[in-house]
Parts: sequence; structure tokens; C-alpha cells
Amino acid sequence: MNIYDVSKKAGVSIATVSRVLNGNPNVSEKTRARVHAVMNELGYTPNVFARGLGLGSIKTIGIMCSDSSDPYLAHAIYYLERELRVNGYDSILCCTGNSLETKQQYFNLLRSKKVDAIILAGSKFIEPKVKDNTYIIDGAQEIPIMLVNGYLEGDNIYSTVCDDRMAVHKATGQLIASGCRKIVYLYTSNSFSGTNKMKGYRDALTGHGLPVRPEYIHQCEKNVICARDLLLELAKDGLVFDAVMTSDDTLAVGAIKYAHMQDLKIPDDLSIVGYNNSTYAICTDPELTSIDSKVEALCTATINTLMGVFNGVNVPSRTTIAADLIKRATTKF
Amino acid sequence: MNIYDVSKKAGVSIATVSRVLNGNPNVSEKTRARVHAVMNELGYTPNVFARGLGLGSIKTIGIMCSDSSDPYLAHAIYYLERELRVNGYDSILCCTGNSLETKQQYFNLLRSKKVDAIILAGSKFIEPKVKDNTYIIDGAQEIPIMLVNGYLEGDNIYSTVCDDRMAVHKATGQLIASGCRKIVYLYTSNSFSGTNKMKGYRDALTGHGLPVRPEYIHQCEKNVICARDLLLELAKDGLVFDAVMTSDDTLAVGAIKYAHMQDLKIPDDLSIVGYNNSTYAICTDPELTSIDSKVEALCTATINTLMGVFNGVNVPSRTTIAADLIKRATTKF
DNA sequence: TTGTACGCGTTATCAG
DNA sequence: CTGATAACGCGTACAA
Repeated sequence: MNIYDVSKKAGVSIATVSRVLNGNPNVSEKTRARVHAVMNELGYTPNVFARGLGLGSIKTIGIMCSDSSDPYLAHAIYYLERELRVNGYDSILCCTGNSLETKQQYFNLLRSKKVDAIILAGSKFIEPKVKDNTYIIDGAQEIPIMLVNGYLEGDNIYSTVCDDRMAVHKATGQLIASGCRKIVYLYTSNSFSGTNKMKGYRDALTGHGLPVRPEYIHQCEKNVICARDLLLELAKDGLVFDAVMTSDDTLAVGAIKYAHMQDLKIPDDLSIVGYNNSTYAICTDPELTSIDSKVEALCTATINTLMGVFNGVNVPSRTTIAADLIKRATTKF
Repeated sequence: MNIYDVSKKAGVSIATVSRVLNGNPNVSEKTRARVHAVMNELGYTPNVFARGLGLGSIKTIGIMCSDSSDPYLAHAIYYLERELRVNGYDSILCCTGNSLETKQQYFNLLRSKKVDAIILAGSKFIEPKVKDNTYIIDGAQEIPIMLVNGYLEGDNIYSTVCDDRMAVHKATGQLIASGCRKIVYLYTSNSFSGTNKMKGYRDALTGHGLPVRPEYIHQCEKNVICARDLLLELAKDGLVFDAVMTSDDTLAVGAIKYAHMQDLKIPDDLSIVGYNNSTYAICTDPELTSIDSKVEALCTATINTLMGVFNGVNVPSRTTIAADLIKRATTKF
């Protein structure tokens, strides 16, 4: 079942069938209708490989993420895929894990599949060592590379990021305004997004004339139990704190569990702020005040930019989106 | 940069290059080494389209899921993708939503992309009307169709399911054994998996000589707040119950919130059982007793079966995997 | 408006 | 063990 079968049955040449297929206007209504009829009758679909062979493109975008089961990334994938589909593109998903080596492997795999662009979803793809990012910069010489919540400077590389610094800055400021003075900061990673959040926390303290104390800043696995146990440990070691600012809802849930175990009243004895406004935020008692990082807007903007790139429109190499603070019951504000 | 460039530079024919590429043994060590050297030097990668054109296959599997942001499906995608990769296959992901029409569209889209198989992840793909599933049965005439936690009879269709009936049956039995007599059943959908869970609940009651009362069985959106409010409503209407069995952790979290609002002691006044053993289960206080539906095992088995199909091994058309009951603090057992 | 003929890069089948 | 050559199905100059 190919274009020849259709052309034979419709009594036209393959060129005409191809024209009908691709909406070329230089076909009479009559033959167009006849060809369409035959295509339907035969249930014909053009062969993507043959098409790709000639054109070198296949309207498919590669999406890389470190872990699709992470709620944030899972949503990102969902929105990216949806927006691509709307624009007539398919997507190939790769879950890379966190090692640089596998990331490079998947990146090359996608390039070998001749995808039209690669989207790096999440801030885990940019390495601190410049050299470790050259594979991305090299790849960008052939196809556009889109970063969702990550930033890398380079030709044909486009970043869409959430203003994490500002978001944490604002939330920390409100904690302070509501009377908190000893704010623990819990974070999971030193990624682009991670360092920005941290900066927001530090700047807010400094801005309010409060000291930034290293003993209040702790890294922690993205895991409820780890966060709970870490706080338990800190309290046992005599650290006094009246609020916990986190880089992820998971850690904030851990903080709530900690408060329950210590019989602390939330938010009076302990205020807690999460990040991502995930479904976890409404699973807890009390429900979690959390920063909405606007995944959907981020993903939509990413795809819009990408389509702009494809259409030769002049698009910004960096787009920043503001986060929202969703106030619930774990803060006094 | 193609096979001709390599052949020229290596001083052999393209046929030989192709043989080297595909590990054909009929090449002398010497020329093999030379060709490999040239390929590395030129950084040559074979063109997937040309390969696909000739072979009609591209070692890519289509994965369909209704919503990749659902935690259960997100995990399923992760495991499926990983297992496929291990076996040298890539995957194209489609998030279909829930309407039959879009499901069919995506299904056909994947077929037009010439994927080697389609995996339908989750139990939302099999429609109650036989006619609505014919598109799947038709597709199976060309490529194997794999169902993850769904069942459809047909040639070249393979199902891997979790024994949901047994799991709920057992958990309900334990609720009864621990003294519960009035067990509300909350469920989200009437899918294959959904009806089996329900059957487990009913059979357990019947098996213990308890009546199955429709006023104890309620459908509910997969949403914490909906579940909480539904129970609030039921209690207000005078329904008396001492346990809530659910088809999803989300609903169970809602039940915990309900208990908190009513100042009920868990599990003494109210026992609660979730389903899927998701991360929600450890977000709550008290932590949730939940049924582990073994997504990873399900996905591994699915891909193993699929590889068996590709290799012409005689594989079962249906594989059933037993669930685990994870006991935490919302039940007396 | 329509048709012919060629190129895209690979694999597979022969013949040597 | 190696090479020449015919598919594979489509898009598209170019010719009519």
C-alpha cells in the first residue's frame, strides 16, 4: 500500500497524489476529490521513513528528562507533549537518570533519530563544569535545544525559566514579616533552579538585616522521610527554628511530619513553605502553603518559542516566568 | 555523510560497510577494523529513515497513556521506557486524554509512524462497548498490542494485569477480621481494573456473610477534596461506617482528611486502605495502609512478553501478577 | 494542471 | 569474503 497504488487506482500520477497529500494548491478540485476518495477507500497513510529520507525531518521532537516519575517533570512532559501535538509534532521521550554519561548517550540517540529539536526538561541537565555541557552546545549547531527551567548560553539554545529566586525571596520575606526569625532552608539539589532558590532565601534574610547562618541551610534527598529525620536530628542537636523554607513540597511534607512528631503547632510554632504546589500540598493536614512554579506556562512558552525558531521568527534566547505563592494553612500569612 | 563516504574512504563497497554496521560475520577482521576506523574518524551514524525504509521497522515502540501526570502512569512510563531501552528499543509517548476519539487518533498516528508495537498503559483503554475496541483489534493484525493492567481478548494482543480483585478481597477481609463491619467502598472508574477491585470488595463481604449495600459504594473523582467532601456528605446524611476501602491512594488521603475534620481516631474509629502504595501514602499522618500494585513488575513483565513476541517465542496472552498489602498506620491489622 | 524521472541512504540478493 | 545493483516510498525539479 503505497503512493503508486493510490495513483494507479485514481488514474493519476504519483506526483499528483503527493500534491494532494501535501495540500499543494495546483490540483484541480475534481482530481483532488478523486484522489482523496481513493486514499480513504484504501486507508492509505504515507510512509514516514520515505518522507523523512527525502526531507531529512520527521516532525518529531526529542524530550529528555531525568525521571518522568517525579511529579514536576511528569507534569512538564504532559504539557510539552500536548503543546507539541497541537503544533503537529510528535515526541520521543527519554528518561535519562542523573549520570552525565547516560544523558550524553540519550542526547546522541535522539540526534541519530533525526529529531527536529531536543527539549531538556528540568534543571538537572546543566553541569557546573563548562566542559561537561559541550555536547549540548555541539548538538545545537544542528538543531535547536530548548531548556525548561535551566539555563545555558549558546547559539541556537533557548531557555525558559521560572523566576525561582524571586519566588523564594518573596515567600521568605513574608515568613519574616509574619514574625519568623529563625528560618531553616532545606533544598535538594545545586542545579540552576536550586541555586536560584537558595539565592532568594539568602537575599531575603540579608535584605531584612538577618544573618545567613550555614547551620540553618541543609541539603536533603527529595524524600519525605529524609526531610523529617533531618529536622529531627537538627532539633536534637539543639538548633532552634520557627520556620522551614523548602525547595520542594516533598521536603515540606517531611517538615509537617516533623512538627507532628514534636507536637509543634503549625503555623504558630512552626511555619512551613513548600515549592511546586504539587498535589502533595493538599494531602497534608494542615494543607501546605507552596510556591506554584507554573509548569504549564513554562512548557507552553517553551513550545511557542520553539515554533518561532522553526518559523524563522526572532525569538528571545531566554524567557522568564513569575511564580505564584499559594497561601494555605502552614504559614501565618 | 553517508555510507558512500565511508565506503569510499575505506576503499570498500557500501555492501561491506553495511555488513560491518550490522555485525554480519562474513567480513574479514582486517576490513572490519578498517571500516570501523573510518566510521569513527568521520563520526558516521546510519540514517534511520533509510534503514526504516528498507526494513519497515525502526525499533521503536509506541506508548499510550491517558495522563502521564497521574503518579501511577508516570511510574509505568518510567519503567516501560527503561525496560525498552535495555532491549534496544526507543519509545514514542502519547498522552491521549480520556476521549475515545483522541485515543483512536493517537493509535493511528503511532501506526503511521510504523512503530513495532503499541503499549496501552493503564486500564482506561478498553471500552465497555465491544465495537469501540475494534480499532485495537484491527491494529493488532499488523503489530502486537500490549495492555498494561487492562484486558482485551484478541489475536496478537497481550495483557499483563495485577490481581486487583484478589488484592482488594484480601484487604477487605483483613478489615473485617480486625472488627470493621460497615465498610464504605470508594472508587474512581469502571475500568477493567476498577471493576475487578469492586468485585474483590463485594466478594469479601459476601464471603464473610456480610450484606453488600449500595449506599456504601460510591464513585468519586480521583481527587483528595472530592473524596473528603463525599464522605462528609455521607456522614451528614446519617450513614454510619467504620472503614473506608478505596481504589486509589488519593481517595484514601481524602478519607484521612475527613477523619481529621470529624475528629475521628484512625484506625480506632475509622480504618482506611489505599491503593497503589504511592508516595501519597507516606505524606499523611497517620501513614496510609495501601495496596502495592507492583507497577514495576507489571512493566517488566510486559516488555519481557513483548520481546518474546518479537523473537517468536510462545508467550502467554495474559499474565497476572499478585499485589502486596503494605501495612501502615490507618488499619488495626 | 499534470506527469516523468531522479535522489534520498540503507538493506538484501545475487554473482563472483 | 566482497561488490554491484535492485528495491524501499516519497518529494520535487523539470518537462509537457
